[in-house]
Amino acid sequence: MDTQVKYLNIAQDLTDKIKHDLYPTGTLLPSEADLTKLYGTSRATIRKALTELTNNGLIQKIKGKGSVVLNTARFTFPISGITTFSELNESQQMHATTKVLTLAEGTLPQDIIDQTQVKDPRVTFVQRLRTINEEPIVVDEDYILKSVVPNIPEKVAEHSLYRYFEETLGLEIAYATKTITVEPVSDKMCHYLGLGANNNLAVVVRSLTYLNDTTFFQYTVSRHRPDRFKFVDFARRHHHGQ
Amino acid sequence: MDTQVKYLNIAQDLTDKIKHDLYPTGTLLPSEADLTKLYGTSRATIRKALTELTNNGLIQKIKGKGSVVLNTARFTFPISGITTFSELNESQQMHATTKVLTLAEGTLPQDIIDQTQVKDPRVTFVQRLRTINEEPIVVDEDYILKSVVPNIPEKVAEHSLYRYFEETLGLEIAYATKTITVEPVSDKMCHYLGLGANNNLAVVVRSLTYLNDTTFFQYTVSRHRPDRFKFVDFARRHHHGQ
DNA sequence: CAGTGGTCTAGACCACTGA
DNA sequence: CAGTGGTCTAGACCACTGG
Repeated sequence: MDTQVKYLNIAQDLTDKIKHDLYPTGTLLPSEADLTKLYGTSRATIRKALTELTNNGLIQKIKGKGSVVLNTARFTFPISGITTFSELNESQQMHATTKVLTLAEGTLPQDIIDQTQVKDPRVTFVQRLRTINEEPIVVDEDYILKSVVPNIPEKVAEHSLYRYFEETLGLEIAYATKTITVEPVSDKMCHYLGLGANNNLAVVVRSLTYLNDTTFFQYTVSRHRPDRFKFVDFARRHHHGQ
Repeated sequence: MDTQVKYLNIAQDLTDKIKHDLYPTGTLLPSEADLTKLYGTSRATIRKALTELTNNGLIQKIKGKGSVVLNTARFTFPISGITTFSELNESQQMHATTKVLTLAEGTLPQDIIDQTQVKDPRVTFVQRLRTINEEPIVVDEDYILKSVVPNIPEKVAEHSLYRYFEETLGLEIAYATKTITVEPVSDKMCHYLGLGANNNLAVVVRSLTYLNDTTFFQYTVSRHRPDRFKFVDFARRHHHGQ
């Protein structure tokens, strides 16, 4: 039934209770000692659950006091991490569409081959235009290694690549490196994104995505309409001195 | 001398060894059992150290195998988190300058007062132009609550605000929420950033920064030259189902 | 002072990888 | 199969907050 992992269940339960205002913003969660009694676990397990909430920006722990519930209402949003357009679309309620512009075979761009040292550069290339409320928002270009995903049905490209990777193929996506820059784009891209002639700048997000076993498998270039782009981040400061 | 905290010392030691190629990219770290012997600690402590490296994108753990050292050479860069211009300047080697454009008293913008529910909106306002190699890169506008930092010397504004906050005042900066957008900016701002007439777009990073005790204390608006802006992120995917 | 979170230990059992 | 990381327990001592 549940995730079989206590600390994740506890984290989920606490998260739900915060979202439903059972633990309101600004109040303290029950102490770790109380939580161990409430959930019938050891303190280490409770602490692992609380670490999850901390990483997700839901609480701030204060030594000697307790765990303060943060104002999370403002971030109904992704909070960094790896989240995809389809997932975003479902968590928010948007009239979103995906139009497949290109679905073809190809090879990885040379600079990415160099960077990743990949042996077999054959990829499936997917180019998709995303719209929200009839308005063009972003053009995604995905290069997916054929050595990992031999084949991508058109139907999948129209919906969620990640759902296909994770649920159908059982791939375990672990991490990604992203860069965000602002760059001029081609006339064709301007046309897709509905950009005027005097403004050919788009926000370009490039991602290299890796599986649990550290194999690289996907390179993505997303070009966003600058006036519709918003990136929300929650960051913690690290104080390991010097 | 050191941080008094074993797991951070171990994390730092392992990080250094990775950076110096004692544990080369693609190889496995010693097993957790071996590391407990090496460092003379319990496994829990070793695991906490390894969690640090994982969060920093230095290793990927694989169940049944070990901890793979990731190719970190590509990110000599901030890797998200809260890092400031001065810190960046020192970690990289750049010819950077800071010019204070404005240093004055004022109040927090109304929308931020609403968002943060702050009681006393009096702030010190600092506007600074940052250049690298004589080239204007970003204009930072900081609103710092007087209830937390009563006074900011001009000398401080010319260098590092954060160093003053943390080292001189002993403030503990805990976390921040950031948004990144692209927006048209004023003529004056274009002039500061050296933007041409046909391009008035800048990358705008807005941050709300909080202390350990969850008090909000700083609002920052940074406007970057779009052609010099680069944001690098390392993100892990969370799979807590649904 | 009692209560809190931060760190650490020494065990245990499990699921997974690879030979 | 032996070795790995993932989870969990039941203790312990500490530094910090607040009354």
